[in-house]
Amino acid sequence: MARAQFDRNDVIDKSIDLFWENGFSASSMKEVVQATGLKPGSIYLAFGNKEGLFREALVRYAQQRMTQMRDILSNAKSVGEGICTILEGVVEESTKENYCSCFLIKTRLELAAEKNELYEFASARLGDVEALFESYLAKEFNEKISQQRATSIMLHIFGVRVYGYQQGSADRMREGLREGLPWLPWQ
Amino acid sequence: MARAQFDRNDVIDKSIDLFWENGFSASSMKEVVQATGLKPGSIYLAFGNKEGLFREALVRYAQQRMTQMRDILSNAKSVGEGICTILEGVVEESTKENYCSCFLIKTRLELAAEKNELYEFASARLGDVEALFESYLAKEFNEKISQQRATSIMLHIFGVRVYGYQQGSADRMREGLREGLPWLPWQ
DNA sequence: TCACTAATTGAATGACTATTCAAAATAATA
DNA sequence: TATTATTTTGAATAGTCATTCAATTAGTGA
Repeated sequence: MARAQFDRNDVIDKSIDLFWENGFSASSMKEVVQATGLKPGSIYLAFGNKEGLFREALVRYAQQRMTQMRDILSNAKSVGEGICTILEGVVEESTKENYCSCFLIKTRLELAAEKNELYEFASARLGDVEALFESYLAKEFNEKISQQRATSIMLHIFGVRVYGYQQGSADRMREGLREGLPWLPWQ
Repeated sequence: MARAQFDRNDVIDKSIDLFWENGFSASSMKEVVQATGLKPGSIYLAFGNKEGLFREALVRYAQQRMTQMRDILSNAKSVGEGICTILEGVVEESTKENYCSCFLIKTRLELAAEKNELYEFASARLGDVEALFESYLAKEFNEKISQQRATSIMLHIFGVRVYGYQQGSADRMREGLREGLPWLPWQ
């Protein structure tokens, strides 16, 4: 019996790039074929349909981001410093050439009208991020404060993900973050 | 010479609803025909093409929102109270049944990859909102503080526009806003 | 080497897309 | 009322969409 000729994760990574940049509706299967090098039949055998491939792209993106944030928080000298590192990373990302905000946020906004599985998944993973912050903050603050500050961080991250499209806004955002999150150990 | 049989603003309002909810790509001209009651030929004569109609929808949405915010700020007892009213309005909106975030933000995120005229327009109008806050804050604070706080407000508004999809999150967001914008005269 | 199973191929499918246009209808002007 | 300019109509257009599938190729186990 023959085995798949392609590297599944490699195909998903290329799909992440395409879907993240253009969204679900504006990405055509023809573009997926071009981006991955696979023929339509192979894609459909491996992933079912466009939604199936998009789902796997979302899953992988979320896993990678979550792992990255967990690593930063667990290796940081303090909870506050870990959060600062993450926030600076989000600002830093926005300065890159082909800045695309966050794949989960874009999916939430694009597919909210359908309220389909993809929207629900993206929303759930964004909820996981807030829960991660809250659990780390709970090491230093009481439950009420931890919850409030986790929400405040999420508002700021979402804010930066939208604000960041503005060119040359990185320093402005850094100041905005210091203004809104003064309890963090900045630099 | 015959005059247009339809109310242009009425058609644009119905187009706002459709485009705001589903975005540019996921809204078909067939849906526009159904939503407005116009025949394809009439739409194309009046607006040129899909992009032309979308542009007019964006323009009208931005005008309405800008007027609303200007009114609130000019009628408020203080700058801070005006800003609080606006922020509470944004939170309140997110509790509505068919919550759709903000048409300008959704357009910025959906069309950033193309960097076309629609994206540029939406981004410029979001910039206008920040400038409006900054000009009002300048009545009470120095230039530096006014700029920082205007940016901080924008980060929070963008945050709420994304966070608000989460059901039952209004009170959580209100607390997050008080946490991140403690210098405002909350209620 | 052979038989079996799974993966690849890529043209074909039918549905949907934005847009057009000649003909008909309409309303303002002369 | 007749003329003229404008708008409406809706079927038609050409292109793109996601998806399928019979034929071909290729890897695996006996």
